[in-house]
Amino acid sequence: MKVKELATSAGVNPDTVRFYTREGLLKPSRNPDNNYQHYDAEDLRRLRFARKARQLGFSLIEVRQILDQADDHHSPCPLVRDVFQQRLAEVEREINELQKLYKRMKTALAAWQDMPDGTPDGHTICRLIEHWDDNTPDKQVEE
Amino acid sequence: MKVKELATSAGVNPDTVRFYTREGLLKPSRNPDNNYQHYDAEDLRRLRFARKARQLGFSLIEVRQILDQADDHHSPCPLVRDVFQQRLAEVEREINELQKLYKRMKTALAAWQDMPDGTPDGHTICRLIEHWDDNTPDKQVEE
DNA sequence: TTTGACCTATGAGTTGGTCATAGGTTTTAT
DNA sequence: ATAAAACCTATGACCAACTCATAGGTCAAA
Repeated sequence: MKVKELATSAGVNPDTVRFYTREGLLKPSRNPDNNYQHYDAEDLRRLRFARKARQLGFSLIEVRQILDQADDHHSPCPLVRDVFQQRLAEVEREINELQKLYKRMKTALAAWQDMPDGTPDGHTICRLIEHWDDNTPDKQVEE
Repeated sequence: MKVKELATSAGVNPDTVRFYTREGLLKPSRNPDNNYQHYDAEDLRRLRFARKARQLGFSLIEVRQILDQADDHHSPCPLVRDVFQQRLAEVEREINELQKLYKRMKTALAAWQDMPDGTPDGHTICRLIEHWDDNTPDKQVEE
């Protein structure tokens, strides 16, 4: 298979295939005649694996580690389980962060309902933002 | 004020102050003696404004637009309200995405409970991932 | 006077691709 | 046979919002 064939088989951009190849996730051989990359069924399996792993939250570096372990005939599953736990916790944190942001935004929006649009006067840029209380003090004064 | 003073007053990294200055959000004057940047109370106000806006989800580009409008003696508040609505919707989408990911991950984890850690056999890298059903087909076969 | 803390400008690194460039090859159509 | 379309190559820039590293200049205190 050439780049585009592999890409369409996995539903990705051909540039992604080239990128993954550069990054060492795919290991095609070369056609010496024209210097084209030649991908086989194994590469397709690796690419599909990589895409699924990405959807599950694995980073490219982690995916490469997993693939490398498998190449060394070690079961990557313990690594997969381990990284996965961490990623799950991280996703939980991200959701919490975003929900906090969402609440901050909603609160701000409600407070803005009855606020007029002031004109900048040299002291204030936009009260909507400046008079919004963020609960994240710049600094503790003591201790 | 010099860079570090301004930075500590606003609770940010001095490099962030330099970065915001390069990006045109802050407009310090120069000390001709030593070529140092000189920030005043207005810059502190702008910097605090920028940080609050960032916390509310505004991008740096949007913050700069808002500041520029204020510099032109136009009220930036309508722009603020407008961008804010879009950002709110975007944050909602992001939360939904992450929650979908979270559910996918939880489902996968549950399914993995009773699965053994296989060794790569040339057909399979790690069943944990490969046998996970993601509901996002590569391609529709028809239509 | 020397040390340390500060300042300058610039460029690289982060993440996961995507897009642009400039050129070589292969396939398809005329 | 030839020309255009479609593909391939490698490389580097670009996205966001910083942070950090480098190399060198300035300034305050001991």
